[in-house]
Amino acid sequence: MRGFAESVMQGPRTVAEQVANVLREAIANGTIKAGTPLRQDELAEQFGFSRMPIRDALRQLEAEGIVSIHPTKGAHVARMDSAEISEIYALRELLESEALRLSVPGLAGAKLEEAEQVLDQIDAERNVGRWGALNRAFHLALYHACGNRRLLGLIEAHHNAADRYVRILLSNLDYRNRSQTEHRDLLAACRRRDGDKAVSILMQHLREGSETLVNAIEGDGLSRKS
Amino acid sequence: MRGFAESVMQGPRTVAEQVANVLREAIANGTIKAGTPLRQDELAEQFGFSRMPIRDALRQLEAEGIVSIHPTKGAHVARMDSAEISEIYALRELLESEALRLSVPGLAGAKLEEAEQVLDQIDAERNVGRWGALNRAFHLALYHACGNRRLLGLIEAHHNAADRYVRILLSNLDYRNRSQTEHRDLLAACRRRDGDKAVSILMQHLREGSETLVNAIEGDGLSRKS
DNA sequence: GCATGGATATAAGTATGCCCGTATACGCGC
DNA sequence: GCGCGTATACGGGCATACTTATATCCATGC
Repeated sequence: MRGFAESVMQGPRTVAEQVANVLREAIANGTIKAGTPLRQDELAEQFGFSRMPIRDALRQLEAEGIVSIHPTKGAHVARMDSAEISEIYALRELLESEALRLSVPGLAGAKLEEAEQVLDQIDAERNVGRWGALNRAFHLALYHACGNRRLLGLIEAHHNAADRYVRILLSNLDYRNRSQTEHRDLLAACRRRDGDKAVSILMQHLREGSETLVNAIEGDGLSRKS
Repeated sequence: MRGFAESVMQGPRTVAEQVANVLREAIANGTIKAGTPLRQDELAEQFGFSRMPIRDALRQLEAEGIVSIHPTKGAHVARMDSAEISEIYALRELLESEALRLSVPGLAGAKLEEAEQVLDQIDAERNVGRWGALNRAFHLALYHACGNRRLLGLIEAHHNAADRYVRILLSNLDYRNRSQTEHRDLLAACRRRDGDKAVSILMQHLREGSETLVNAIEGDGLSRKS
């Protein structure tokens, strides 16, 4: 009999999904750097599977915008220059402010509690790798009641695409403190059902993130195009 | 030596892409109806290829939201109920109004000419199957100067996802005439660089489309969930 | 000495076959 | 007669093997 966790949590049911999850995390936490070619048979040997599920996984990651695939040339981790980061953040502003605006009036108390607990977890969490996921969880909890599942999907996709860059932000203690302050302000505005205020805090929050990130990336050698 | 068309036009370079294109069109024009299971070996035999490129094509279409894949259960053409149509149109309003707002100030005269020519083509076109593509081309031409390629990509993706439903609209002569009137109003506003007016016309245009479509679908038996 | 053409190597695309999971139907037991 | 268990069939996931395309390097000719 299958374990309780697998049967309920709808865990990865195919090798391709498992591979995709491992690769996504490895790319997000920087183990595999931007621009790295992802050879099918190389990965196949490392994972201990054939190339087929690896191909499927790469296609899935391509759909998420994390890797690029050129026919007959193979896949490589998608490089992002600062212009693309700006694009992603511009879209996040657009999508998330709309989601928040729609969500605030119908936001259940339970979700607000959940969001607050996530913020406490962020403060307590010492493992850098978890911050990205917790950050995403906080934001999505607030948007949960927006009533448009497709919108939520888009938002999640953009979080995934930018994840490894967001982690650059969150590894900076100074930014992290500012971010948490804004998060708590945002949560408070949601509690007061003050949608307009919440949206303006969110916009400010995202704009700061975007600027900090663009500066960080243009300072490094990360801004080379693929 | 390879033909000129293939080498320059960047046409489909793999079988999987060709299959994906054919399937996308077949689904869009109703040849393959919503909910139809897409069996790998069945398609493989019909296309005369093996199941592998068909698998790749199905994954690609899944990423576009046109088909759904459940592990071990296979793929089927994604069903959309009226709620999902509403979601897509809500997103189109959000994404396209932003794109238009950004694009209008920088819209080159050439693009405006191009858009007008597309409108003339729509009036002249007698082949129903081409209307969807022309409709998309018109809209994208106006958004072209928005400066955010990722935004344009999202808009195109949503056009693709809703394509077969938009065609229901466009096959209605009455709606098509109204739509063309609005298109020309929209184009005129863009020519005057009146971004606010253009956006409000666009919102009205999309809202009408959404309402017409939801009514059409709820009238039919198409609204069953998958 | 440089450029161009061809050969070779590398890696992705494609084909085929097998295995395993899921669903459905039939039978047996209660 | 109804329900549960088992068996069989259908179909998708994965592996292995082969083909094709592209890039690089070397040789040859200008």
